[in-house]
Amino acid sequence: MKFEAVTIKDIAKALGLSTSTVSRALRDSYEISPETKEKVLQYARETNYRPNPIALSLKEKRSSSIGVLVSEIANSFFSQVINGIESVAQERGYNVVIAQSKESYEREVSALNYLASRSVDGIILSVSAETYDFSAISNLYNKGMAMVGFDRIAETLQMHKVIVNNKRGAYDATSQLIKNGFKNIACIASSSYLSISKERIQGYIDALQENNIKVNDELIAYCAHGGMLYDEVEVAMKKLMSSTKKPDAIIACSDKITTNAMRYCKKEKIAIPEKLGLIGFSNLDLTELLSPSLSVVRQPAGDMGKKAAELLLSMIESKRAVTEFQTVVLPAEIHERESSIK
Amino acid sequence: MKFEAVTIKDIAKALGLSTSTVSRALRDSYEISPETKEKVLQYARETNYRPNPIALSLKEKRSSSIGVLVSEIANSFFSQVINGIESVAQERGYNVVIAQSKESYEREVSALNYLASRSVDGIILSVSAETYDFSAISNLYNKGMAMVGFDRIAETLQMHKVIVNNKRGAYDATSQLIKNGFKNIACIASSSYLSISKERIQGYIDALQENNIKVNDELIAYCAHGGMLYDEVEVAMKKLMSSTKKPDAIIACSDKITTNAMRYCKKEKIAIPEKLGLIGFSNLDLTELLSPSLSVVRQPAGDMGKKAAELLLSMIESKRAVTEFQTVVLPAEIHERESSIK
DNA sequence: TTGTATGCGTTATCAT
DNA sequence: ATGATAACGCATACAA
Repeated sequence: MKFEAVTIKDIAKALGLSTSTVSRALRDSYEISPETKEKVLQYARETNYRPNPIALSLKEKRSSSIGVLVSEIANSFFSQVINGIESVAQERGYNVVIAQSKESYEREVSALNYLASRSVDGIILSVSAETYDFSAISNLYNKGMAMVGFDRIAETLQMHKVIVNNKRGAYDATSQLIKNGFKNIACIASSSYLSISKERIQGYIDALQENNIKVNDELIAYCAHGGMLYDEVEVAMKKLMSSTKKPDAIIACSDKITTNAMRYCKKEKIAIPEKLGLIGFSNLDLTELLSPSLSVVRQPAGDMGKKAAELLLSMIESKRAVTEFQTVVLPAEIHERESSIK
Repeated sequence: MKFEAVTIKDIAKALGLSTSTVSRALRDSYEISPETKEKVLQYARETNYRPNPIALSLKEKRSSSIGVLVSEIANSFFSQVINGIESVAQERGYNVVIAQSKESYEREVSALNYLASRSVDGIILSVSAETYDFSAISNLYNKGMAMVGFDRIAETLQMHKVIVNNKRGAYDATSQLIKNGFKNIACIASSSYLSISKERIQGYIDALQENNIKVNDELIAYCAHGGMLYDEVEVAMKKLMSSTKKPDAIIACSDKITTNAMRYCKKEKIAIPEKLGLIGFSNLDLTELLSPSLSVVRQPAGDMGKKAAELLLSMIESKRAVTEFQTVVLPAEIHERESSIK
């Protein structure tokens, strides 16, 4: 049923040549006579010959494809990263294979193994919110799999990493709230395991301290599933809103936390920013248009993807082991609204 | 540098067996003695043996991977579709390879060829806004490549298709605007080549006629790049707003057109929906929270992806040629805002 | 029950 | 300048 594609063997038979001659002619080898070359090339063109990449892969022990493992494809940040990865990969002749962990450690490990068993030449990954044990990743890495981490990285692992300046982003966001007169600022972060959570909280704390505002642990909440589930964000919001010093503003530390926090405010009819200041990390297309939000911290997702792909491909294509690990830190952009309030 | 993975040959040598015995033992063949099986299985476990999928592919003439070609990954609708595809594919042991056309016909053809040359078993695709010549697609299909179209489909081609009820979605949206008292409703569609544009415009027209409103061609605009570029949407908006009968409401026929139309309104300080009713097709996460919009037409993107993947895998895994082509039409959901205006 | 040989499509290494 | 052969890892038809 499936069309039988033409192979080197077919060409050889049709032209009364050997497969090696045909192979060499196609690769424009100097050992082949111009006439033979011409004959082969023309026949190949006529029959629309295409080399079989799978046979190539088997021979060359490489698949010319890279794996991307993220928690969720249908998330604006990750899809923008994948976009960047794909653009670099396609330019360099690589396929992009995607997998998602859905914020589950178990799925992360199985996806990793799935991608691993020699079907990809390297992996770009962002760990799931559940992950605190990085042994599956490091095992794979130690076996020689080229890997680059981005966004949610495994701090303890030695590998190339691409991140944004999370601390600075959270610092700027918090500072902006302070500048706008908010006094009692809370923070909702992703899973406490994640490095990005720690960094963003640190930026938040730094800004508070610099403005002589006392840090209150009651005003920091975490979302174990990265904010993916509305319910966990609602729990966090309720916890914050019922704390002894009720917050007048909130920093939301991810896309999903931002949108789910907004859903909560809408449900509870809490006017933003009149009743509650809200500023979030978000790469959602429309976010800058949302009247409720004071402003938005954007990650340069496309660039992160491109950079990660470049690092990965350079690892894959260099013969010798990597000895120097790069951690590329890109600046987060604060997308301020034209008119600030108060 | 890259870890040498253990092969059947390695196991055979280590255990003093032949490769065929090992191969059969691993596949739990009835012809192998329990003791040998046990020995092999244990050694395989110890050495963490994983079959080489590439060798398998070469032998079985299938790659266990499917390609997905969309115009843009970083688009909420498409990323939701890919999410659905990935969930089905991963369950059935298939890789998902992604490619994007960026709304360019040229890139679409090259991506198609790229995916084609035996590196995927089938392709799920949504055509680019530029595409009016479907010969590249049909050629590939006629060569035996399993293909399923979704959303933006090639009407004239005989293949499985998964779409939403576009006409109905646009009809409902238009009706809602009429019900809310808008009199002069305009429509911005994607490229006029696309079937989805035609269907959505038809739904718009049907609703107008059913309410005895005269259809005015001046009030229909197209975006050749699917609304991807802000400028083309601005041009469309300007054209509409300066038409002889200035519209009091607009139907935006895609995600990008909706958001870019909103950007335009914001830039021009046109209040929505007080000054201009706006209702759009959108799968963006936050859209339902956007105060300006009356409501939103949502496509069941995840389900479309799942359905497309199921159709594709059934084609791939069935031996004989498909004779009956399905066109699966899923309902669009109208996401009404709680309080309508006027 | 186990082993040998072949082929999937390609290229590299040896011949000729 | 060209051809024969082996190899990549696996599965299977055929032998023993």
